[in-house]
Amino acid sequence: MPVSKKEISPCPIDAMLSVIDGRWKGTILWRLSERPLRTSELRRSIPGITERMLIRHLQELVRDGILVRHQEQTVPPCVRYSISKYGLTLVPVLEVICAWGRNHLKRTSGHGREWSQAAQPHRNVL
Amino acid sequence: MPVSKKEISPCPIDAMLSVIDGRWKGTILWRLSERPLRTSELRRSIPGITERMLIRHLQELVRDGILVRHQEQTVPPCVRYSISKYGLTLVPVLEVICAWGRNHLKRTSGHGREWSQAAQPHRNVL
DNA sequence: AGATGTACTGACAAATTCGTCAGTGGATCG
DNA sequence: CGATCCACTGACGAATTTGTCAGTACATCT
Repeated sequence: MPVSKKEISPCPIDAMLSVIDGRWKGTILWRLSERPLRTSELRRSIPGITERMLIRHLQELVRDGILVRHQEQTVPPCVRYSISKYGLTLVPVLEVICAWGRNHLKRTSGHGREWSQAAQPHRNVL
Repeated sequence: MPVSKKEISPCPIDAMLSVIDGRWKGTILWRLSERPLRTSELRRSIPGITERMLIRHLQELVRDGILVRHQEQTVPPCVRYSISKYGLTLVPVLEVICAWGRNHLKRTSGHGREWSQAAQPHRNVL
């Protein structure tokens, strides 16, 4: 009886969620689905994320085969991340999730609207 | 900069994930997508879940409008949960997630196969 | 009479994730 | 020379989620 989603589980849903699950992973994938970015570019493009979390998530996504890490051996180092071929198969799934989520947000607002209008900080449009 | 996915976020992906996110929510929805079940039936059908977690997740799913709680006023009490009309819109999303996850599991196995064959404990086929 | 089942709550501990802080080594900028 | 940027690591505490344990009220089963 696993405690964490991170443990291997035979359940496909858990398997999928364990890949995107992480406070900033969705946002990271969103950013990279537009174009490859350097670590620091990513960090600056995601308000609120810390370098620590960014790197931890990047490493997990690389480990899972979703991202590819290109490193040019220079000084200072220049590392660029991009979505792998395999990672691309994830994009349509994210779109479905996003579509449902957008609808859910509409449904939920009406009460508790704190941000509904204020331009969304990140990962806003599909 | 929220720490939890549970906080309201303007991001549709986060919004969606906050609904399914929870150690056992996927499994619960899977079970209920077949037919309505009583609390205790659910518990018995999900090996490893504790009553506490089951009830916590059920309450969240009801709060989010995904499940409906039918109570027959008898002694002992008989409570039945079913997927709401709104919750049904979630099913196709779960199917997409599940399809990707199943493929991901295949891709990942070959190494670390502890369970690959052993009939999956829950939420096995779609 | 005692055990068991039902649906649930509350308090609390364990596990896991997330965030903060400091530090690396070399180059470039002022 | 000191500051800054780069990509990244390690240690550690805080927040969040999950699990454990006990207890409720009534009824049926043994």
